[in-house]
Amino acid sequence: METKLPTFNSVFSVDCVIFGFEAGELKILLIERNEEPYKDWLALPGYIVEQDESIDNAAERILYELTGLRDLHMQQFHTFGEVNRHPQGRVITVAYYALIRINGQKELKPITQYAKSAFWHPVNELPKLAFDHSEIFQTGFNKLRRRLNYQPIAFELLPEKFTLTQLQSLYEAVLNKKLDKRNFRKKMLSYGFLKELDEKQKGVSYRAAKLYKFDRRKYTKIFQNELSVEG
Amino acid sequence: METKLPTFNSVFSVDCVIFGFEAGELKILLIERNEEPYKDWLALPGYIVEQDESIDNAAERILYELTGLRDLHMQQFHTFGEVNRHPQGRVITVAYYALIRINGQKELKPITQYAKSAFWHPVNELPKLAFDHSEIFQTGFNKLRRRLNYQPIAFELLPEKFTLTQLQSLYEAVLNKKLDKRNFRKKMLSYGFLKELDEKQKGVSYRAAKLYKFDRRKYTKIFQNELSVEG
DNA sequence: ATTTAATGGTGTAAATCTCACACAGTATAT
DNA sequence: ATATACTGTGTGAGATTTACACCATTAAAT
Repeated sequence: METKLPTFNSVFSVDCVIFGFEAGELKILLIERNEEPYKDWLALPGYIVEQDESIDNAAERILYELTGLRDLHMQQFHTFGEVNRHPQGRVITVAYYALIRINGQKELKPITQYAKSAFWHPVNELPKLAFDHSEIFQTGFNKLRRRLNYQPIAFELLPEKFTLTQLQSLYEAVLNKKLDKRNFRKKMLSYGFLKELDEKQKGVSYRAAKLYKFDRRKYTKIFQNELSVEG
Repeated sequence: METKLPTFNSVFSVDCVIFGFEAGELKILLIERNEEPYKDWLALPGYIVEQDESIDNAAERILYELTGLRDLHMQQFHTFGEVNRHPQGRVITVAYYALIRINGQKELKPITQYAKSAFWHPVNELPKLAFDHSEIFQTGFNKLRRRLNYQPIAFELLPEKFTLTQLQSLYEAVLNKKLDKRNFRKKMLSYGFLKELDEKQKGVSYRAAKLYKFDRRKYTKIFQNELSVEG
């Protein structure tokens, strides 16, 4: 007894809010659109989901095609479904976010023609974005901020080896407030998932700081209980 | 330069995970389906979003049509987008949840023919549900549990006037563990958003407990900072 | 060689929060 | 009156959070 689903002129898309951290500043990944509507506008990397791919897979594919980045662990955070959010018809969009280290080596380079370019932009002083992308970004940023309070997601944004001061300024950038140096260090070190290295910072004209690494194995061991409730 | 969106045979739906609390048990709202596929199965109240309504509105409408309940504050919590989650085609579904008091007066009564009946079912010992609804339920339940730790959402589930013991057993049901009575009371009262009433419980064959009310005004005042970060 | 500029790195005390734990009081039913 | 069943209350130990200031180290400038 196979009935038919209704056919609407409706599509799903995904949009990606990708955070990076560079030169003491929190940034997100934007593209310059090369397609109507909103041609030449800045936008979050996003596109339409194919009929035969899951939205999770679509998110990975689309990010790759528009920016050249792949293999990030993106997570869905909200779905935007207002009727008129897209001028050409009914499009609901599932928004994903991820945090990555900005790696000067990896070039940002759109694979498709839909984007003219992809680049990092500081989260402060964002220009107006295409569609409702400003709202999507803001929702994602709030999510990130709240999440930082119970998960050490900051490590995804830093280079493999980092100083405690870098870690702290990342926290300060995300939370948008000053933290106390001594308390911050004490707390971070007390978690036990930071590995102190025998190396020091290079190329600074002041006392060089010790470098640390994030020890994912220890982290997982410590937090597996809390994470098992993850939905 | 109006290009056209692609037309897929794809639709969006919403599914609702509605929690209630009754007789010391946490329950969710289920329907008995009256339509293929999964005719006669139990399922979460859910249906297809119309082309000219936002998903938030769709959630309210659909819940009403399938169960007779309206005016709850539902919140989206996850979107499920696997390719084969629906046997008749590509359907992605946005899952919503809400907490309400089960009110014996309000009858559960489907308005449409799509549901044979709607009823409350304890969250423990849930039968297998239609589609991927068991997974959707589980994700929603995890969300509820985590949320309870930082927001007093429990009050939505209780009658207007309640005893501290009722409040505690609700927490215990959601978190699935015993709590200490003295610590629980101390903590709840310390928040300052419980209003002690001059009334007592009636109709019990033991010492009657004091009744309390949740004071939403005070709550909002106390927590406005934290909530303003809400995404 | 000395100074300057910039950041690195460290401890302590008070206040608050968390957690474990047990028993007398009171309303009702018989 | 007495049995039953739940209400309502306090304390101390330990852990966590917060506020707070100065000397150490390095490279560059003089």
